Amino acid sequence: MGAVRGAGGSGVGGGCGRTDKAAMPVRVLKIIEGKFETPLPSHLQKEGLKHLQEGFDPTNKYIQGLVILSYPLTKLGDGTDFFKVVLQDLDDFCSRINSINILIYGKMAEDCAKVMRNGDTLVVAGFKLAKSPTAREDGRHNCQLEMSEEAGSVIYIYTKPKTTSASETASMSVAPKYVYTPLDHLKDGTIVNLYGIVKFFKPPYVSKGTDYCSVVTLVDPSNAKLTCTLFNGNLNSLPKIYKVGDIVRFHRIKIREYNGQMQGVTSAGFASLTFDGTVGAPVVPRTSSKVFTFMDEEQKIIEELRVWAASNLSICGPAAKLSGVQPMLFFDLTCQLIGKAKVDGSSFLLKVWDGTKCPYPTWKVPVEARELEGEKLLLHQLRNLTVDILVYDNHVQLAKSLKIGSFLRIYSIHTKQVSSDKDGSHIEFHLHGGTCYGRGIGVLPESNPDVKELKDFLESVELADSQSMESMSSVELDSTFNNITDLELHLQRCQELSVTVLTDHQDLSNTELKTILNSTAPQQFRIRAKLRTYKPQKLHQSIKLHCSKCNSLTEVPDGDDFDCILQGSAMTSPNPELHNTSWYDSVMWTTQDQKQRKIAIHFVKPDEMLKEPEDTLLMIEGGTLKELWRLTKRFKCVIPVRSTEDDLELLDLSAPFLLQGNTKYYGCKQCSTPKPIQHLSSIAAEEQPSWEPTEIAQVLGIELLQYVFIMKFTLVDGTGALNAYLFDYEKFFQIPASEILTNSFLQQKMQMTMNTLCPPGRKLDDLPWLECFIKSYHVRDEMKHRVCYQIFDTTVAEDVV
DNA sequence: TTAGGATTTG
Repeated sequence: MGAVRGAGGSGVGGGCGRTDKAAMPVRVLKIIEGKFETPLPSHLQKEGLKHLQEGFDPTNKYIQGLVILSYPLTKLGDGTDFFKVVLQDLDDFCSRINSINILIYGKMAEDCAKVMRNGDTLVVAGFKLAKSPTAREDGRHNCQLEMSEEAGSVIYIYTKPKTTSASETASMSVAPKYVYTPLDHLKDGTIVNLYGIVKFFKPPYVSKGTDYCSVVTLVDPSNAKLTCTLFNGNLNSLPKIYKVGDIVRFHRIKIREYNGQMQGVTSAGFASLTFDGTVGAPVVPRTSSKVFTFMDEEQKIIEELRVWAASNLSICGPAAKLSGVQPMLFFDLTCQLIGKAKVDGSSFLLKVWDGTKCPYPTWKVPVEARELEGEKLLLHQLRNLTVDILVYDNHVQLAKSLKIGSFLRIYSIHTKQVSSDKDGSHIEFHLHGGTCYGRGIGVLPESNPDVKELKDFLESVELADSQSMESMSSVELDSTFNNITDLELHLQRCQELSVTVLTDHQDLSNTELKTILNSTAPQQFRIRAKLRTYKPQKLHQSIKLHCSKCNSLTEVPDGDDFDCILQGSAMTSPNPELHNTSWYDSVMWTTQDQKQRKIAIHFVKPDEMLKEPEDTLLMIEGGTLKELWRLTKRFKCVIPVRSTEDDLELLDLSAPFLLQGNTKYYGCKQCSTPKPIQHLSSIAAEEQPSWEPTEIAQVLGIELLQYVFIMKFTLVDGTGALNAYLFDYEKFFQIPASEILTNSFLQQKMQMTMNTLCPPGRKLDDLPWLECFIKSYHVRDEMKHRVCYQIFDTTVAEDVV
């Protein structure tokens, strides 16, 4: 990567009071009473022509001079606009060589040709220096300056007011681009703009002086490293970094040498943007600045840095959960604060949860009841899912200020196993004093994707779950731990072999991800890559309903919706005229409670000889969710219906039209045209009806929705990173998507599989390889056109699950 | 000014 990515500075744009939105690299300014209308950015330093020679580093340097000659705008052989001007260095008038050729390409050439006049003063930055092939003939400098918008060059044109019309000034007077310095080009004593990927950080903490302090170590594709020490009295003005791998853009950071290394420190006017570093995540800057430049080019830089980071840096995978804690280690926890209490002068208690259960007995810190803040009922209900974290010394002040209910990331919590006579042994959670290894507490905003995911999960955790966890037997607990050991064995095996195998195309050779990213779609490729991360992390969220007719995907409705529909239909009493027909027998009764609810059950007759109940299909009117579930345990199929004047009919298609075993079958609202229930009689008339859901759906005019796993895999292979979708009914995981929501064994199996494919907390080097077959395809909507990738003909290796 | 990465020992 070159020394200059963009050019310009902020001082000029700010001085004009214009927004940054329409930034252009060519800018016309006035000279008023012999002075520049607005000052140049302070980090730019003037350089005389005599210092220009091959190997000169143009970072943060500008050349100033007078336009003494300009050539007509022409086009090069490839159609690129080209404009050449000659600049004279007025400060160096006596020198023999005091003029230099400037070659301007592309749109910048066109823009300059329009407004530039002989006699204008130019300031140019972000140029490339090259040997001038015409130096001998024209007697000018033996170097030339090459400039283009693509190279990030910037040109300020200072005109005398009379030479440029007001309209031209208005159209060209916009903020210039910024110069971003790669981390291997930093020089002592400069103030620069830069991009970097967070390799390490200390969340803002209270310093011993007057300010908050945050320490951030950055890396970039130049492979250089920069540690920045940032101070600000306002917590909000420090970068909003939430995890290693986030990407930052710093403006006006001062570079100094400290202990033989470059160091970044806050300077006046320091500003930062922070971005999620995940490939494919939305590019949304986090900042406290009200006004900042951010355009397509910046977006592109972020996307490039993400891809570079994904395949070149070892950043840990999914964060730890309480269910995955091990004794004697340090980890970061994303959690919600539900209680806090003063313990003594140097320590403070935080009670937090993340919806999962710590597999070990945990320490409860004794505190005086009157010191405990938080909702008492909630603290009681969640007592088995909450852990006590004792924070010490410098963290106490920040901990005290935290709001109950807020979402936190607590960095570098220490788990300590302590034996005691009372309960054998338990785990203690400590946030020790100091800020080593980034130890500290960060408050996450509700908009943070990890918080959104956590909130969804916490909402799905029913309080009853914590009760059943309480009764988990020691045998079950033991098996959990055995699984961890088994997992380790699996992981060793997976270092060499692939954890996935192809079910076809074995003869094809692998293609690097970089090649795939640069290829046109549609195509198919065999790849060998690592699963860096995946979404959703909560695996139950990966299950959707798919209509193969209209290709729509919908969420699986939850039990509450079904309950509502059932309650609604129970308002209509069964119509006795529809009872006992040629193909079903009916029974009806009234509940004894106050509601006096009427329930009717219609048993479909396969033939005169009544079969076993487990082969029977029944239709029910007026039943509750609980009653339906009870019936599914005994009978093969249950169809909830309601009476109309002349037939039974299916309920709203938001409800399942059929229940079989533990599975609810849904119909597509768009593609189904429900037929009268009467049509079921054709199946009933068969000698031995199998009551297959597909067959039932067909005769009832229902387009059956299929359960499917939809996941997004971020794959890396050292050459690039790409997101590939997994769309799987059963083949990849060898688990039917239709059964996973109701089968805890299968859920556990799937979680184990994902833990093997993408072991939590592992570095990139330690992730196993996956062999996959992927295809690229086009996705177009009104605004954008993208290429997407999908995994197919791939399955998890047999010995992995 | 502060901290300047590189785990506490409660």
